[in-house]
Amino acid sequence: MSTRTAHTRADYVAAALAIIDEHGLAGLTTRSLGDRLGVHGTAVYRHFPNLDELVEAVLNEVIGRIADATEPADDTPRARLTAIMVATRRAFAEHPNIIVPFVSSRGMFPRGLEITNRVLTDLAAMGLSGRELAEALQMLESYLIGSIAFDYAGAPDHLEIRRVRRRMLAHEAFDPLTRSAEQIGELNEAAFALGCIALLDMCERLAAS
Amino acid sequence: MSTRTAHTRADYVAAALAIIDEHGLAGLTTRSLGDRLGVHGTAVYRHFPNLDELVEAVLNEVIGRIADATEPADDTPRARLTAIMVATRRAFAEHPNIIVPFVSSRGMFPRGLEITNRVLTDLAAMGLSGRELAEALQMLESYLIGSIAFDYAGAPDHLEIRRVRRRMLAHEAFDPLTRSAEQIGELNEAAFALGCIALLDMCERLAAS
DNA sequence: ACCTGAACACCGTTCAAGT
DNA sequence: ACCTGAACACCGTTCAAGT
Repeated sequence: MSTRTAHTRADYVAAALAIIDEHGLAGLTTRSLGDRLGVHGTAVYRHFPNLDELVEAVLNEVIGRIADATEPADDTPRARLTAIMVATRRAFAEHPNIIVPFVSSRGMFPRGLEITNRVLTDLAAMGLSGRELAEALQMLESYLIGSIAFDYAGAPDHLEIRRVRRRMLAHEAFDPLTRSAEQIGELNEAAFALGCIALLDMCERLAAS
Repeated sequence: MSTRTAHTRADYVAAALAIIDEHGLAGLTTRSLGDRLGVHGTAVYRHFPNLDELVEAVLNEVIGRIADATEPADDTPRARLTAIMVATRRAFAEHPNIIVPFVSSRGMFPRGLEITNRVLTDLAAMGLSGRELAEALQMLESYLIGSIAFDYAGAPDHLEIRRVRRRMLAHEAFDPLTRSAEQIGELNEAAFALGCIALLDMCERLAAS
């Protein structure tokens, strides 16, 4: 009498994320998904209209975790904004294979919009409004997306290192800076922090004017 | 005796770019490419080892045009940097369907490296060196990629407007700002310029320290 | 040197059918 | 309500063969 529980949407999302993490976005197919869940490949269509919507649900899940993890903060708006940006970048460091569809989606799913609204609230608390508020949002979002894409998208670690080095080596100044993966990771981190400071400074300048 | 000239690599690149512009990246297949050139679908393999390399050649071509168009400048390093960033962003506005593979490639092709090296030269002329030079490059590149992706990637115009509006409407401040496509385009442009100023200011600060 | 034609192993998706 | 099985039109790529 043990009722074999049927799969839920959440099961498919979890399986899809695992496959994408392990084998890349191209590794996610209806058949690979079915295999992992012990189910026929076409069973996904009982839960999602197509694979693209599954991927969007995966994005929503990953971004949702950021939203939950950075919830409350008795801090300045600027500190909260920095925390959200750092947390988002970190989340994609763990799931680099999902960055390409994320860039295409531009955060247009429920939990993404939730974070966008939180950023807007913080920017408003910094004294921005109207057109300047919109411009500030755009600046921060562009930089965040670009940093994520630049730092993690498109390649497994060792490949990335090789590629980054190839580029760096073209200019003498880089050779001593990029000898190891750690150095590259550190440099990426520092550059990201610097950009956040520069852009948030600009936000404050806009608020003051 | 009219010798029918065979196709060259450049022919395939031009055809591929036209198809991508008209029908999106997914519209580019070996068969659609063959049809456009009046040739069998498998003929591409005489010129490129696979489709990914064709797409990389397309990226190289598009970026190469930017490199050629922004060549000389009797200007300050900062003005040259701004010009390169604006020109790159504009080039992708004309070829939005190519942004996703560009993000994955991270500029790792000949003409992309050429531009990267030019940026490095200008940053060095601003007084940056060593680790700060590397960080400055990373900041600018991330912001540029992100702005391009945020402003143009993933959707034809009318779709983009609908999506952007849907998001904007979630916050009261945006409704009056984003009534038309022109307003959105203007806002994107202004936000991009602002971010460039913020990041280049930071570069100067780094150079001065 | 460039292209054709047939073939291969794969895709996403549909739909009738099962429980 | 969820899943199976067969089928469809479509992929990228290989390879022997043509000129």
